[in-house]
Amino acid sequence: MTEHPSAALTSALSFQIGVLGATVTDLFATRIAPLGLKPKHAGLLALLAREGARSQAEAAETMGVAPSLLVRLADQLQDLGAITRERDPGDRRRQELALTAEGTALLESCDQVAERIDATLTSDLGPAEVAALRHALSVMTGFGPSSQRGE
Amino acid sequence: MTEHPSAALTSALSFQIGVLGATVTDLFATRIAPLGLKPKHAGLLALLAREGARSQAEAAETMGVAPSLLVRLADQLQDLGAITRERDPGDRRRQELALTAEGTALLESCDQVAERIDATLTSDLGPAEVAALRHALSVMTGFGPSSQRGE
DNA sequence: CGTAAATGATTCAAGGTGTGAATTACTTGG
DNA sequence: CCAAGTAATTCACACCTTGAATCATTTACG
Repeated sequence: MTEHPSAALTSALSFQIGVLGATVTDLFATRIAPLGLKPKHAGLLALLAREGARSQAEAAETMGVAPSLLVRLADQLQDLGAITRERDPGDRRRQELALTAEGTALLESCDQVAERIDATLTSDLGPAEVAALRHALSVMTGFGPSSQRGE
Repeated sequence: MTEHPSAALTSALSFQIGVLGATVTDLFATRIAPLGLKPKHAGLLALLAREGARSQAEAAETMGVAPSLLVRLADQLQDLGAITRERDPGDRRRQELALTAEGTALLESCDQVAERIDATLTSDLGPAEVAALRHALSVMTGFGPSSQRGE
């Protein structure tokens, strides 16, 4: 019997993850705002760092956003000097995005912000509990469609 | 030494929770759309079910949204017949929101949707792992400001 | 070959969501 | 009884994101 008569929605995992995710992302956004970045910018930087230079279409696909949005994000990152945009010599339709030193530094800063948030987030959890959470997240992140959104 | 040179942001808990939360909330939104509801509507219904009739200002505070937005949400729920809005006799500035039978039914539907999402989300986790996740979430949800957003 | 379909990037207009300021109604404290 | 504070509401505005249209380039194929 897994039926809860009025399980109150609030106790659903998906609801809690949604709420917590929104809160955490808001906090992350305000903390990186001084850098001139928003969460999706950070997501794109992280994507480039993980998988190297990619075409914009591929990046949009993996981030789950419209290609037209990725153009703007790339524009803004380029204005910040965080990425370079070069035509692929082999296929001149493609723009290859690559991190600059500046971009790597910005990503580092975002990383530090995220880790500080992690610290407060898990301050009431033991190491084993954090490990269990990390494991569950890593499993769940690889579900549904191929998703890697910029938060 | 808790320093990870290029810990890649992607591995930060806050980042993963943010990304997963956005994905899950999107999915939830599309599934409850046929009911005429959006995640925040569901959040408000759940709040009323948990804590009973409240003034709009209190509801806005706990949900972390502007009072002006709560007016709209309440308007729309009222149009659906999901809630009633009555002036508090003791303080005629206040509007008391209360669930109707229709609203309770809608909340039930949202709950079922969320639980179905939970099922797919945790399909690759064992019962103990799910319990650990649930525990970690319940601890973390009670952090930072008093937050109970509508996803 | 060389033309048609497909793919990538880009721009633009439009929709939806949320906020802050201004307004009105009501309550409360001096 | 008046002033300040609080609740609800409306409204205009800003922001994010998308889809459609456009242009450049590549690829498939007749």
